Amino acid sequence: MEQKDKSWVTSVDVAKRAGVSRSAVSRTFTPGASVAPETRARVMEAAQSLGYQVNILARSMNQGQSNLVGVVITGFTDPFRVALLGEVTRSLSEHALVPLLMNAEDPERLSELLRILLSYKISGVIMTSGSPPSAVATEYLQRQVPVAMINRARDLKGVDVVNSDNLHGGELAASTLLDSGARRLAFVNTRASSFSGIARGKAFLDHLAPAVAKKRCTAGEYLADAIGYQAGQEAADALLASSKLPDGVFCATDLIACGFIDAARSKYGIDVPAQLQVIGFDDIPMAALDAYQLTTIRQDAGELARRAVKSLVERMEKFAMPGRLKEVPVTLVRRGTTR
Amino acid sequence: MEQKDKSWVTSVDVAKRAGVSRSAVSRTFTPGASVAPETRARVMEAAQSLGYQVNILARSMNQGQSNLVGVVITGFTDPFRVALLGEVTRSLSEHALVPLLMNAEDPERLSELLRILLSYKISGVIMTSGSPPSAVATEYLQRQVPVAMINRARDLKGVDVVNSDNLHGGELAASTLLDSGARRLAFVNTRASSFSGIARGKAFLDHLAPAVAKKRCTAGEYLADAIGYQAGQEAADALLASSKLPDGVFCATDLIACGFIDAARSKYGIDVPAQLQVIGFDDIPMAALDAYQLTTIRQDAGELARRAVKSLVERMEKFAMPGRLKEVPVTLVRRGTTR
DNA sequence: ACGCGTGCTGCACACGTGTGCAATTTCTTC
DNA sequence: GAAGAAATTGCACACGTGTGCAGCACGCGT
Repeated sequence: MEQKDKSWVTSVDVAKRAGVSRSAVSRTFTPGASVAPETRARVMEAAQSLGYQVNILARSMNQGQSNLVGVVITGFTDPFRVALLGEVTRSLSEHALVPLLMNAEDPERLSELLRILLSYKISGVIMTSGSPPSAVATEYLQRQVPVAMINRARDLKGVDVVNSDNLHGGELAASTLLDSGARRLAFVNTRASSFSGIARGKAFLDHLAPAVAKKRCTAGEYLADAIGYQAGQEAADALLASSKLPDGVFCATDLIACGFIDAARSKYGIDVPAQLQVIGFDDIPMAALDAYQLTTIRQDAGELARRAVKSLVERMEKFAMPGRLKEVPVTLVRRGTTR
Repeated sequence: MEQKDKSWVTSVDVAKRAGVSRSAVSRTFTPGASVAPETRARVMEAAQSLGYQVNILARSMNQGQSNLVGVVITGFTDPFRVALLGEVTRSLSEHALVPLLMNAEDPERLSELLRILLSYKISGVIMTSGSPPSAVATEYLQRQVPVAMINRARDLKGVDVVNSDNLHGGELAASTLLDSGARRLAFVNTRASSFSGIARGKAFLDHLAPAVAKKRCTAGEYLADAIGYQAGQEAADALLASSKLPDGVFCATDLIACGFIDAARSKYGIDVPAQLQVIGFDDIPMAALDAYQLTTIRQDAGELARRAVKSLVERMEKFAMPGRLKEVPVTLVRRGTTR
């Protein structure tokens, strides 16, 4: 009964037990390497009985690259981003990649955190909406580390961007409200909005422009100082107190829409959707609750994640490629806040 | 102009540039090592100008341990667990530890994932409420990897457990409802509840027992087949259709409470809190919304995370210690669903 | 029987770092 | 000024793995 003081098993131990060289062990665990079936079987058995696991740190160092992927997220309060994080995690694990989580909430510690990622020789980075300026990604590109971004502006050469089809989303919201009879339309967003929110608003207003020109409707915009739910409430206070209040509102996120609806109903006694129709964006779980039954533009978090990971993996094979942009379709989910 | 084909800088490069040995570089970046101030300065300057970063993979392999910490979570749908994940991430980064995220949602891939963690020579594991059976942790303990658990049963020797004070939480709910006049009390939970939920219910009912014995009130319990919000709705259907409906309900989570309230109001036309008082648990952001204004027992996610990480770090210093249990205080947050 | 190709194996090196040990320098103290 | 103590430095090894290269055995065709 030999008892090592080390608490783990190395390939040397396995080799000894199987009566082969250490190379044979390494090759057994390297897909595509040349090993006799019989040898492989003996190694496998020895590994099994000793509980051997390849030391990924050593392997990674040897090849100068780990199968870690940095995932940068800003805060855990936005439900859609959290859902996205979940999907990204799932997609990564399907490619045998492991997510290193980085919270970029604190802007001053940020660049420090991103450098830490570098020192892990990560094989890629995924940055989600609302993460800090793209500029920080240049350091990765310089080091040949692939970068994929989700729901972000396409302002950097050589990174892949996967976005929801904000253009179509904004148009859907506009036409849906128009078709169901709304005539005084408004877009509501937070002033601190991410790229996506801005794109949605622009698409919404652009699509309304012809109708406005023909005096078929009016279109406005309100940008709140607050964010999320509170932004919706603030917007309601600003828009619903006036005499000519809107009858159709498109909110940049579901959270904003919920805040808007709550304020409209409880503070101003407005009937949604009879007097005022509301459309959100994201389709977070909350939107489906009885309390809201929010009509919304649904983003496909799973597809966003899958495509981002796919892009990343492709770029891991071949780093030098022009940056690509993929748009993921959005769908209208009709519920109770439109007629 | 020397141009390496490697895309990164090693300590050799820095040493060459600073005109010192590689050891000096290593020592400069090793806290507590003996280096002359002047040497250190020269090394630092060289490192700075070359953009050198210690290769953590190599360092980790050398010392047989990385500063990665596995964080095991089940799904990203429960808002409180997500908040907890955020706090854990923050706390870890304050100790210069980096979270490796593992989603344990898929039970069959689980043990595979956990073994993967092992091969990264992680220096610890944090398992949050609702993660899979503790048994899987034994493999870590065997390998001398510290394990800390949050909001879980204390069924394993040698692991540190940090829980919210469920006992006091249950008592608070019971006494609050009693004091504000409720007489037909009930506890609502999902059948698939985690350890914490069960503990809360038991504390609630135990605390009511004397009053029940003195016929001051009645106390019941409903376990739903569904989970989360739907569980609340299911419970409402079961409890509110009967003739002697409850007038005070304690729900194991805020999500359940919200489902319960929505169904009670919209489906059964019950006035909360006039006819029926409700108390939740967690204090998720949703509980504070105008639509609910839910009275709830607040868990301190930040404190839970901090103490779990602290335990983990301590055990990294000294593995052999009896498992400790810490209870984090909870507080009653009075809002609009109690009188 | 001989030559050749094929499939497998082991040796030895590389990856980038931390650190014990001995050598060297600097400081302190009498 | 000298001896001893203390601080600093460089050498060399270790960590665990992947892999190029050469060697070896074996089978096949002529």
